[in-house]
Amino acid sequence: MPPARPETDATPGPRRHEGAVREMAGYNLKRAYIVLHSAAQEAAAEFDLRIPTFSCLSVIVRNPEITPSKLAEMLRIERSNTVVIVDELETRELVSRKRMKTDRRRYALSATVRGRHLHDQAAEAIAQAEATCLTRLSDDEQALLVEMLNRIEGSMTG
Amino acid sequence: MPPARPETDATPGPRRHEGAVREMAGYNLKRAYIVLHSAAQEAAAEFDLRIPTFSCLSVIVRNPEITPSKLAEMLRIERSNTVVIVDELETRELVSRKRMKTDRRRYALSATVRGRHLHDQAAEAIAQAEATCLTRLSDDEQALLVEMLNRIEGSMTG
DNA sequence: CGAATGTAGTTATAGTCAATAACTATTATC
DNA sequence: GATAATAGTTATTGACTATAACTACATTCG
Repeated sequence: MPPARPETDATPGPRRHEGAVREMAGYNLKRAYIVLHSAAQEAAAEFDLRIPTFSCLSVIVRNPEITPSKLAEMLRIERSNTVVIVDELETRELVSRKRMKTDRRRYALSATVRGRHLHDQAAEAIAQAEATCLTRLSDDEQALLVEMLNRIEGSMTG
Repeated sequence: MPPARPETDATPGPRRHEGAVREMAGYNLKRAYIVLHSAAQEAAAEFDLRIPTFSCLSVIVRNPEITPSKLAEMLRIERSNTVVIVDELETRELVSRKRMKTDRRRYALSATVRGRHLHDQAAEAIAQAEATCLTRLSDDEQALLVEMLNRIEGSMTG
């Protein structure tokens, strides 16, 4: 990378240039992420869900009897952070905690009927909110984007 | 979106499926972002910089005499949050704060020679760290990715 | 068996980042 | 000249993540 100098071209007025960050993939990723996240957050809020809460519910719906440890591993969050979220989901009767008989250290998490209904409604709303952010991308481009993002994610973890 | 049901296919063993989140663009964006951000963070840490601090420095280097308000606007952060960052940059003598004579409410922020040097070194290191995360994407793909991310960002703000 | 080790869940705590409101000083408006 | 607007600051809050230490239970192995 060549040294960054104040750009001394004779453009009149205070034309501003973002720094080296603007060319960095991570920075662009973050800004796009904020747009999508805000939209999703707003949609989820109508169901009194925050994004991490919805994500946990979503994984539990598709994986009945999942343990908190496995849930944490799949969402790449710390086990300790699942506790508060599952607490809330249980209090709202969206998810049930059941001691496992084979290993009494573990809990089996399953979504209740109410949990599944709320999940499906929220998932629909969030998907629509995201679609609004992606109107400038064709279907093919959206698919390619997700595929490339997964390649980036996979580049580190395997 | 069709209702999410526990997938009852007869696959043996505890094969797990992530929930609806896995198909959501925002979720994939986040996971890829975390990979890139972690790598960048690690690289920046060698220069005692955190990412927001580096970003501010980067913008100031390219925009001598920029005001904190303009800096906040460009990075889409709150003005109040620039204060602590600029404080640190000033203490480390990477950036100077100068009262403007035309408007004594404003400060003009400029990078010092030391600030520019540190910036260039850090930018180089961060770019290399990012490159490691992007090895699975061709140059064309990387360019396309950034371009698509900018289209997403632009879909809301203009 | 039973002591040592490991694992699952939990609790408490701290750090990072973003956002808000309220304040001071200065400038612009009418 | 009074009022409103702007720039920077301060203090505080909240969301999310990460770490360490704790308990209860299970496994390993002498």
